[in-house]
Amino acid sequence: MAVTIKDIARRTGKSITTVSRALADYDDVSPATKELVRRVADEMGYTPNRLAQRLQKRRTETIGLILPTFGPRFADPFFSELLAGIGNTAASYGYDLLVSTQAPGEKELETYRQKVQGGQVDGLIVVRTRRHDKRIDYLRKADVPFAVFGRTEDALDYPFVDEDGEYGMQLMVEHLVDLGHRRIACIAPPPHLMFAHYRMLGIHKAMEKAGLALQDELLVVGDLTQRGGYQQAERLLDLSPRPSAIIACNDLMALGAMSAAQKRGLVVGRDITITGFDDIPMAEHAHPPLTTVHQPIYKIGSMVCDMLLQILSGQEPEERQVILKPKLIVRQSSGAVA
Amino acid sequence: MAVTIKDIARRTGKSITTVSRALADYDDVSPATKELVRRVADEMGYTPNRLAQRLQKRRTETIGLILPTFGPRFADPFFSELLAGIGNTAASYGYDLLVSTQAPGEKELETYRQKVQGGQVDGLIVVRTRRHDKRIDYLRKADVPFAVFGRTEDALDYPFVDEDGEYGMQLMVEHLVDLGHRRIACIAPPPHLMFAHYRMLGIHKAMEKAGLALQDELLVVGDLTQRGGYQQAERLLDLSPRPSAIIACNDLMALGAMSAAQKRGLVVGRDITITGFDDIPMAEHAHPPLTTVHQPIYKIGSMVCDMLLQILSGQEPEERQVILKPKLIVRQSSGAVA
DNA sequence: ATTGACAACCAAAACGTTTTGGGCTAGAAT
DNA sequence: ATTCTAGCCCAAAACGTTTTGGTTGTCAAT
Repeated sequence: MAVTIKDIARRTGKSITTVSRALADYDDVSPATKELVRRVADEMGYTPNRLAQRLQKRRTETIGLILPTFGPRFADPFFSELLAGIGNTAASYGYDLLVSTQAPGEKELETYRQKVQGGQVDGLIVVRTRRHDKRIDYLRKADVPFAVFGRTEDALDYPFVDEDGEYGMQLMVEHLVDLGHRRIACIAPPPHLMFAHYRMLGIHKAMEKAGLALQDELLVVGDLTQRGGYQQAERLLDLSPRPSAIIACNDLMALGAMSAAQKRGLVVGRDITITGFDDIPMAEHAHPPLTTVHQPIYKIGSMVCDMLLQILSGQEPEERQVILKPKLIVRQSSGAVA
Repeated sequence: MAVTIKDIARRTGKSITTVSRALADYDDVSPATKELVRRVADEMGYTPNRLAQRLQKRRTETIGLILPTFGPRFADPFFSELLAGIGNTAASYGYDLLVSTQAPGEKELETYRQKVQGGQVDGLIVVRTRRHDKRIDYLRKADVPFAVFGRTEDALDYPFVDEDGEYGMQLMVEHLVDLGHRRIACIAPPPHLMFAHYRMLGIHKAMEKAGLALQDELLVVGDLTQRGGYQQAERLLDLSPRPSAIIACNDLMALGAMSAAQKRGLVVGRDITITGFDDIPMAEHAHPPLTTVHQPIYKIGSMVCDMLLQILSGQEPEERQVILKPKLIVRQSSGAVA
């Protein structure tokens, strides 16, 4: 059995109270006693039982993160980097990170409820928002501290970090138009996702501004994976005339699209332009390197975690709602029209 | 404040004991009472406080996973898929997953100690083993349940799942030799990692069997990232005569190496052969698609989690030590010598 | 009438901590 | 001689559960 505070009390001849207070460095314990208690605790290899501490303190010092996994092939570099950002920040404040995997759907809210009401977490981080997000409705109603990566279409009265996808896509379209592209296609994300909305909005607006329109046949929806990008790109490449540029709404789909184009013998960046969004590490090392919009994923994870921790500590966060301005990263996958 | 069992007791006029036992479906509670208690619990929106349950039961129903993150750019598709495998399996048994991020080094063992002795987890999963792994030494000594992805050079008396990297690399070398390659280079993983050892062993053995030797100048060490693969490949490509094939010891480095080769105008699969290991989803969609060794990452996560859960439930796992036979996946990044 | 068996219930202890609300002693101030 | 203060200490309650070891009442068998 693990050594408890009681064991230390017995061994030092002090009371449980005194031991507890000595370890917590209260000043109604004499220096000598503190010294003694600490030495004995060390000798006996004492580690506080966090469960008991938490039960008593009514705070868990744990934040929850529920990852929207989709089936077995969930190799999204995006999430591992986000996780690193959140995890490292949480750890630096002594907080634990409870990660659940749960596909979006029926049981999802139940998972949130359980973590919250079961007192397993002090707060939650919500990622990949939907346009109308029941998770946020629930958390708001239940008065649970939370912070969000992304926005929703409903009242934005909660703390969030998001990147300005609309602006990012405007930059991208302007870039393509400057290169002479007119017949521009798009592989969109599933439309219920909020970031899909903003990115598409940016595309539509910028196209319109350039006197263009996104034609129906040039708009397809992909599932955000590389395979999905590949499949949807094939459909676009079958059209004639072929689009001269394909805007994929995330890097993974862009890489898939590049692969589809190259399979047909097209040289990406010359015969066809393909662009992404996110700037995952792979984008830089793709062949050709991918033109994309940068999103500081690690930093976003870190920021959103910081926000939540500030709320949990009772402060109002310095910045409650952050929208980051993205940067366009021009590489070789985009080129002038032939 | 959340609804507790006490509130239900008051409301139903029963004792705390009876309520607890009714909810747990003990048979010394009358059906009528059970019905009543359950109804009231439901009405009041009761969720058991897991902390209290755990403290009392002395099991946390939580397993720990400590991810070896290396700095901010941690976009490893490998780990997100492993995480999904572990997470989904844990969830299907009602277990929680406590994830910590902790770079290897000084503080690492302390993190393990804390989770274990603080009673935060019932068991741990160890990933990315080192040849001599202090984490395993510690867990073994501390008599903590754990399961491992990977092996070590020390006594293998613990439960693990691993892929036979030696065999996998033998398949790969044979494939290359069959294609006529003689001047074969290698981008090795950091040598303290156990999987590096096995993969390199496979390469050395198979080369020797083919009457070849891995020359010193053709052996470089990369950091497992795409950037690392790129940098090390540049060194190899500067040599003259150039190697006709480069075996990268993981897919990420292989992708980086491809990128380096392509930058020099080489056609991968014709002018130079480049291969990987892992078969991450991206490998299939690389251009050209990457010849690699398949590793069922999700399944491995799931298996190692299963093992741990079986141990925690007191059973001896059906298979305590599993070594999976890998399959060679030949795609277009490997070709016959020009 | 007593005994035994059974169904239904419950008080109290326990898990390991922190917090509350004190107590005791020695010395200083009145 | 009393009162006050400061310094150190501690018993007990509390957090929300589960488990232990009962008790009570009813009915059937003796």
